[in-house]
Amino acid sequence: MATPGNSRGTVVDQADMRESLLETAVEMFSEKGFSGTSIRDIAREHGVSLSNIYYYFSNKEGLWREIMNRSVRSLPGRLRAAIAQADTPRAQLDALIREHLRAGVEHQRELLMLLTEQGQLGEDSSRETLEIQREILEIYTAVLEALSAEGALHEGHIRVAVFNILGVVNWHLRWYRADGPLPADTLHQEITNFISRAVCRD
Amino acid sequence: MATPGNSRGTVVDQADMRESLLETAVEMFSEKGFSGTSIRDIAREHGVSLSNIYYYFSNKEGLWREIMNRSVRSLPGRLRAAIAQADTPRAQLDALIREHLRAGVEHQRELLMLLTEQGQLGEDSSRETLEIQREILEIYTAVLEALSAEGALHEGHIRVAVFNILGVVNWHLRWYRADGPLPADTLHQEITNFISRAVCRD
DNA sequence: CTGCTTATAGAACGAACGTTCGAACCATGA
DNA sequence: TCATGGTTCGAACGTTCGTTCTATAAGCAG
Repeated sequence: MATPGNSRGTVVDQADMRESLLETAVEMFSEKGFSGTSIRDIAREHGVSLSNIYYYFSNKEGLWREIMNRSVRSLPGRLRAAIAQADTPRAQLDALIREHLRAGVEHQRELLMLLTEQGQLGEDSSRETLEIQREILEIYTAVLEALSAEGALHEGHIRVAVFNILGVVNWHLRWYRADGPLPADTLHQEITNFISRAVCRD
Repeated sequence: MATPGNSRGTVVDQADMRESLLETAVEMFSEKGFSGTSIRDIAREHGVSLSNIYYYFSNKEGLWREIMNRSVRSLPGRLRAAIAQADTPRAQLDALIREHLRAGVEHQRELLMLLTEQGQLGEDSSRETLEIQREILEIYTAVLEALSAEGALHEGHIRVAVFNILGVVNWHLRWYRADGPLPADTLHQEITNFISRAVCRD
């Protein structure tokens, strides 16, 4: 039996190929959507044969799910961890938004995919992405309820405020260009200020 | 030569068929996207034959464009008209947002289609929808610049504020259900308040 | 060199796609 | 009554889709 694991060159190459294929797939999925991107498109863009993609991934939906699992799946946990570091509800909201924005810097296209998906996937994958979005919604709701409990919120439905915040945060994934003139730190500060003024009394 | 125009029944039926086909198409396009919706899907959902759709519309993209042309195309004009009715920049922003939200009540799914489209259409249609979004962006920018000129704005880039506002307004198209428990008027008031607090000094 | 495993490519499959065509229906006017 | 023309449908076209199969090149073990 051959020992492919010992031959480092092969293993690294395989991992690199997987990684770069995922990168190309993310780019195209986030721009054209799931059903707007064909596996042939990804193969052509990556300069590799169509069938070669099936050597690395089970199928088209498996490719999508792998992207989701390695960068979006962990988002709710990241957000909860960020909240846990803060003590006051006011600081929690700030930490929550900042962590969400930071995640957008690392995985802008992947988070866009999460929002792009509109019932184009199979039932399992669709349920999974909806579950993640629901988790995020609950995280924001909990923080805003804590703020509301100490009277720090403006009047109105918490649910509406949560969706408005998510609108601002998610929308920036669509228009912000990391290679543009606006530094991410500046943008994050302005978005945080925008949301704070909108929801918090002071 | 038959005079189909005189026989009112036929004409009304034809118009009705067109209308109801457009309705079905809007519903499916806005939920599954352009390439995620097949003409066969629309035909099946509407209980009509596939080829019959081609009797009323030139092709799939023509169907999409007709929907855009009859309800989204006029949006920039609507927004400009609403602004023209107000005299102060502060009142203009209020009128602008309210008109935008009102348009969302009438054409929620159609406006969603405008945001859903991601390079899945042909070049002409794609350029058209981008042009509409650019117009809307400019309208908001002009109003915010007027506000900024009289020092009524919080510090920060106007461009960022515009995108944040559009994020809130556009996002509500995705989550709001007109048949839910939250009245549209209440929602509109809360969204308007949210944005006002976020951008306006007072 | 000879086998064996891994990685890649090309050909092909059945299904679904957008689109077209021709025949059939059906209401109307003469 | 019959002919006419608007409306509908089923069948079929060629293309593209996701996926599978088979063959081949390359690297290592004996």
